[in-house]
Amino acid sequence: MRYNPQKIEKKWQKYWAKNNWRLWRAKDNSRKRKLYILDMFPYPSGEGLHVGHVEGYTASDILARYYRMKGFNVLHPMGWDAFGLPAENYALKTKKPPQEAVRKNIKRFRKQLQALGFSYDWNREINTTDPKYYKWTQWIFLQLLKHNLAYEAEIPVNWCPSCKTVLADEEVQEGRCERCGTKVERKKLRQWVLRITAYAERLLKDLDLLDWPEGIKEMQRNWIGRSEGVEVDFKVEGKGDYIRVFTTRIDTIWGATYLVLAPEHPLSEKISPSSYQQEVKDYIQKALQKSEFERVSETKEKTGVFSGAYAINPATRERIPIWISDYVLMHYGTGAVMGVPAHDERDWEFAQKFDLPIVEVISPDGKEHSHLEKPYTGDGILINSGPFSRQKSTEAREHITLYVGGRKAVHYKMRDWVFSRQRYWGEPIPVVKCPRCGVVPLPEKCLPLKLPKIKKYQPTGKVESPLAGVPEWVETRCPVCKGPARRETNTMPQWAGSCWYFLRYLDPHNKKKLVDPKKEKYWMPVDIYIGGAEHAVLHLLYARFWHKFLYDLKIVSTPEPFMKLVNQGIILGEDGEKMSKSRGNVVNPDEVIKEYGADSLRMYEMFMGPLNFSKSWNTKSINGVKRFLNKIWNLVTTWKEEKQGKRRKREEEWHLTKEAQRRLKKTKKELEILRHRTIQKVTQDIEALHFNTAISSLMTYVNHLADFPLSYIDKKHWETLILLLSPFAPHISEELWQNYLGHRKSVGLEKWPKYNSKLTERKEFTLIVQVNGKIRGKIKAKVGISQAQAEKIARNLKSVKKYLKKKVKKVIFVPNRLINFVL
RNA sequence: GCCCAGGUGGCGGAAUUGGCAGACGCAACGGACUUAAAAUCCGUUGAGGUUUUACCUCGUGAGGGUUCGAGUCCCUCCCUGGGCACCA
Repeated sequence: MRYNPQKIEKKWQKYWAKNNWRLWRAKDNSRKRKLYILDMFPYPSGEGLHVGHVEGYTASDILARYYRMKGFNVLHPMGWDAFGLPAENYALKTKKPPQEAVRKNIKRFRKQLQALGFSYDWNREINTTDPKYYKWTQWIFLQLLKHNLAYEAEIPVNWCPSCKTVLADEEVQEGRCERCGTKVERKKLRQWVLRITAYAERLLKDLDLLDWPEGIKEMQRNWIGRSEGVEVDFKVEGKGDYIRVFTTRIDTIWGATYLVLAPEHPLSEKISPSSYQQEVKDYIQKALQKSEFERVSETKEKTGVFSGAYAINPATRERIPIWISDYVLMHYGTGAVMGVPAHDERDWEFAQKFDLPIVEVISPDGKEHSHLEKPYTGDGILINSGPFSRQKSTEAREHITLYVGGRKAVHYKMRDWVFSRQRYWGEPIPVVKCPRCGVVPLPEKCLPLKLPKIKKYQPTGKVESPLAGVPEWVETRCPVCKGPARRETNTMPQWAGSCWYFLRYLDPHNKKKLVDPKKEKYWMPVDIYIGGAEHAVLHLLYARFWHKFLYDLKIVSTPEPFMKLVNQGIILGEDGEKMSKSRGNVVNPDEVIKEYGADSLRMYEMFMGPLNFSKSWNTKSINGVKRFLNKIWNLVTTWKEEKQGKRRKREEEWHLTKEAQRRLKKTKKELEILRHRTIQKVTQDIEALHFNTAISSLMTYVNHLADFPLSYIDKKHWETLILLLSPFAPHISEELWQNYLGHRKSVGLEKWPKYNSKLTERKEFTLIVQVNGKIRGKIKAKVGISQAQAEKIARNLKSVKKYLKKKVKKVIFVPNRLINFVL
């Protein structure tokens, strides 16, 4: 029979689905060691599964199957992150409820995942849009509210005019909406905000506990943006006001020749003498209208206005002008900076433009320079700095801080998380606004607060969600005073449900608790988390934040949710470009499965290269792995037929000489050694996530097996091969294991093969003979050969002798590797 | 501009600790089988050279360095991908 992947794959998928995937079920009470292997759950879009999903999900499936065979109790679940704009936009277009699209898409995704033979524990499937699930998302929000980590505030926010909703800072990229690419506008709005900054320090510090790609950790560090410096007050001349500035370079304060306030700074409008007020007012007005991105990019050139007021530099005691400029940001530091043009690029630019004095106070060589070409931003020797002149800038900082009356301070770039969205398809925020009692959280027993079915999904554009147009839902009673009140109509952002979903898998049907503490303690943390790098600062930062909050509430027992993170690389189209519909280079996994089979698709994506590389699709290369599976199929099925006598043994056609027989006996032993080495290599490679080289060594093994007449190959070779192959290509493995090698159990229930390290150890090696570092000969030698012995045989080598006429100055001997004669 | 990752045959990639560069696969070429095609199998395949069963020279983005020996370590530079970007 020929290898027919379509037929056998369907057959075994049915077999695995029997009894609700009992084979893959994770046990909550087990004495076995646990392993939680998690995929980033997909957003079930209308386009269906992408080959990029297949890559990460195959990798985690290989690990899950491998570790089960190794005797671990493996939790490997799957679910759906189904709130979000695409479903809502679909509803807008079709005028059908998003629930319907979501149901349809989930069904398709589930079918596709099952067609790939992924060994998920489907009994634990979750869906973030299920009220039974989002009840707990809302519950966590209430806890955040209770602990003063959620608040409403009138703040400048990013507004996407196309999506008609506000966006978090993390969702804005280069001034554009991450989702639709529209330029983000700046609006001052009353919004729900989560106090993620309260966790800034811990989010930063605990990165050290994690086995994550260094790049991702670095991105989070940069996003949090901790910087240590000094806060110091400048007295406003002639008034009682003080302006507090934040600086990381207090050592440059003698060079501070002016101050700058952000336009939003409370003193900006207050300090000007009347003759300056109109100009200042105009400038502030204009600055406030610009989006943050416009402030930076559209006007490359610095702008600003002199306030007319002066402050006293606490170091020099001189009066310096106070300016107002939008290059100073209100939300960072104190919203005011001291301008040190000689030692800061931005201040330099500003001083050049407005002709402000430039005073050099740090010198790399200790000398004063009459003319500066550009600012010097490094450390050096203080000059023109009163009592601190001649000191090293790095050493004087502490004393200068005391001298000017400043104190140490830490600031972060990260801001609080704008959490409300003006859209329908999200978790309703479970609060009520009562004219008498103010903002009143819903009592927990009223959860879930379900989304009502509505007719109009059209965003109002009035900074309101479409929910505002459903009076029967909005109008309610205040839980406290029972008087008439209105529900909050904003919903939560897409990220809310994914902040904690990995906890719900542990106890998906629990009606009383988010998760049973016993189960939580057993399963957490996630041991391996696989997904794309695009979530480096969004999902992964938000989830860490919520997890730390739940840790403080003692709902979870680990400070961090994901111990090891692995990013799969992007799979590019055949043309080396990002896959996109408009380019027409999208590879559809359904079609690949139809033509090559799921096993070939899985194998190919793993064989393409290291998991974390980005790589281009190549349809021709998938033939290679298909051929490999086909070869295994032919070898095992033919071997079986020969054993059953259905086919004439091929070795009868071989007239073996005595010499050939002897050689065969020797090679049989070598084959056994190869078997053990292959087990060793595949085992080590899977654990290191080097799936491409694991497959290579399987290929090498098969190539060697194929060199012999089948009757000379013991069954154990086929068994080992199939066991090693089964995590990668489970369908063909199951078929060969049960139907051709005669086993009753699923191959997934077998034990992973062991290797004998006595056999994998090398007894012989190739001794490299070098003269002056160049290879001049190779000799087979026994492991452990002494230098004297090695030297003796090496010197006798013909190809070496001719180089050794000159005197040998030195001999370098690396045991079991090489010998090098230096002339 | 700053930070991170990477640069190895025609292509994807492999190479313990600094010790045989190019495993494995794709593509290509030659051959077997076949009426033919597909499938399968065998062989060749980094570049150049010589006195061609063999040997020599060059070769891991560029240049320099350390070393008996460098794809691997150090310095300078170039290129590609990703992230951040007036954060004081």
